[in-house]
Amino acid sequence: MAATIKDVALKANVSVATVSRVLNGTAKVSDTAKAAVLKAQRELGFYLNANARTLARQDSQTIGILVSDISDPYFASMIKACDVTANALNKSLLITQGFYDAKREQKALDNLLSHQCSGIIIHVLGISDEVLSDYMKRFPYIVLVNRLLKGFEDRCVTIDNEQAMFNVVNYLIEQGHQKIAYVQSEYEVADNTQRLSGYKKALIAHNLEVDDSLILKAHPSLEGGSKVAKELIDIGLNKFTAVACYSDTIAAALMTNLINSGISVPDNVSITGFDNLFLSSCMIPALTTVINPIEQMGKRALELSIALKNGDHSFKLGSFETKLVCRNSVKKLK
Amino acid sequence: MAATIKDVALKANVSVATVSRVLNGTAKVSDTAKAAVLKAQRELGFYLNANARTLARQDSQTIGILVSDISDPYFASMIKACDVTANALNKSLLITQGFYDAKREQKALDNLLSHQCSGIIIHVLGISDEVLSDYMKRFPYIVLVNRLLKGFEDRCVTIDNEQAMFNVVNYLIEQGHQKIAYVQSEYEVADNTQRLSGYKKALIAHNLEVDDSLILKAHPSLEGGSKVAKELIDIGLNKFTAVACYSDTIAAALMTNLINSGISVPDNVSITGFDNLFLSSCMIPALTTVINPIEQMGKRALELSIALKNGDHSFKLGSFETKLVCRNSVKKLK
DNA sequence: ATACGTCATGTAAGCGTTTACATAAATTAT
DNA sequence: ATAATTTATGTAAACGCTTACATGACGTAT
Repeated sequence: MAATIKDVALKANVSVATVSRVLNGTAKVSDTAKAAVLKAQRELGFYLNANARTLARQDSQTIGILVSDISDPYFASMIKACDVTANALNKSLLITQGFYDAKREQKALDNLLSHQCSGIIIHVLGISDEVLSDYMKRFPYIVLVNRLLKGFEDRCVTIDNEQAMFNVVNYLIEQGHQKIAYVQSEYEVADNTQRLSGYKKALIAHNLEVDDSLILKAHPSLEGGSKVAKELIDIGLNKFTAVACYSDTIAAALMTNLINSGISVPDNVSITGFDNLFLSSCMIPALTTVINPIEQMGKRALELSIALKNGDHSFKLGSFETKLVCRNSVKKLK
Repeated sequence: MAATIKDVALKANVSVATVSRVLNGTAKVSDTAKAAVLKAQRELGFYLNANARTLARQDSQTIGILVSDISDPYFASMIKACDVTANALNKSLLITQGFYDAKREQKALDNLLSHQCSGIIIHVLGISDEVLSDYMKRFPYIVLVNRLLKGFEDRCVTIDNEQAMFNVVNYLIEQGHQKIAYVQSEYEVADNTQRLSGYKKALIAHNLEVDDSLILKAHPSLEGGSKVAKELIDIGLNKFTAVACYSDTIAAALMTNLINSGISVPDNVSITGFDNLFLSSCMIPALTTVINPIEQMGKRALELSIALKNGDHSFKLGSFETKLVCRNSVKKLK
């Protein structure tokens, strides 16, 4: 249907090799030939077939990305950073979503794998450690984002979730809070577990009791945050003075729901988030949260994956630092 | 490097055709042969090469998408809907970003075009009508989102922007507002122009004067909204009682900045947005805005593009309805 | 027993590129 | 003038798959 390189060659009166050389700039071609080729290309509206090229070159110039949900600003930021980085390397992104479901994640990953990507970056929650380890072993260029998998630490792009949440809760305690609730994500994966652990360690470090009835679960979305607001109200405001949340998304929805129920933030309840999404600075009061260097993580993950795919094992990820941002959603108690 | 279908055939003691048939389920194969193939596949960790398959089948099973910026929730929602729809059709998404820049948009589009996509959906602002028309003509399956291009109306997935904004401003007037400022997007494209026009028409319909000094421009982002907040304060709060905004993103940032400057919303100033992003319902006060059926638009755009690519010209888009959602960011004046 | 259809399987051409190698022309050195 | 080198171009194999067509082994109807 569409024109091929042969059509262009025919029209320009040269061989297909010459056309390829002109269009790729891979070798010197006489000015007359070059002009003829470009003219023919223009007239035919011709584009080199990327699939045929990939087959011949054994290199797709494509980076595969798998995230849970593009519409989550956290992933969107990561993808944006990846795209910018990929673009600079003349590569494009093949993006798929797993929606927190093991089956869909696996299907999406298999799809990516069949595309001969120059790199693959995944964020998966549903797939078990065992299955995931198998993939990581078989495809040594897959890079994992925000999940620490035993045996593959140097292909995991993560932050120190435990320390980050420790800092948050430590800060709350310094502000005079003693009864601090915690809302974790309902997915049982590393970052979630680690943040919870940081929360507990901070309490323990200050000789405060860990009260399991103050530890709740929510889906990491605005809907999840709304639901958990009701649960917290049911628990009773006298049981806690602050709520540390797994994410900004949860925190924002929680805060909105509390305020709309007539509960003042931070006067009645202090709230903290995690990620430093734009959303968090738009809220009133602005959310106290943790800067999560997701753009940088996306960029480095991409670079690492490409290096690994090329057999370069010298590339080191480095570490990614978080930082507590104190804004107005936390009240200092006497 | 990676195993090929030949390796599998060899290992399973069958021909490549049989392997292909088993892996694609395209023809009956004896149980013994099937079992042998699947065993060999597993042992080799084999995936069919998607590029080779595309070349042979002349069908990439891939939908190309070009948006301005993935991290804009508006686009993220659209892409999510596209992914869900594509997934149901066993297709995947090739996503690129144009970042509001004509050059980058064109490069991204050219890239998409070279991938033999089964469909292409684009949202571009930088590319001129002339250049865009040329693309639309040459590739009759490209579908345009949120931009009305003369001569290609039935391949444009849009809403009635003018009417929608008319309704917003009409509502503001009904609530007693007479001096209404407007913040438009800084990009001069159809939806922006149309919304502005709706704003003006609503004023005129009520015999109110259109005051150009109350019409401002902002980048359609949270940063843009923050900037314009300062400009509005400079203009002076006595000059207007309400601000209608091109988008929720702008409106949210504007509202936050005003409130943080000690200006109460809606007591001092009423604000309206557009799109009904999640963000808008998280704000306090919740934003009065317009439901923009972006998910549905993404879905239909994808279906249309695939139909066109298949030469099916009977597919009709239908229309996309907006709806005003009245929340708490608008005050009723006496 | 013969002829016919059915079924599982294999053979090989084709998809649109890239690129190693071959070749012919032009240039330079001797 | 001849040989050696450089340069532009062409030829054809290869990339990994799909699939039309061919083939041979069966089962069934006659």
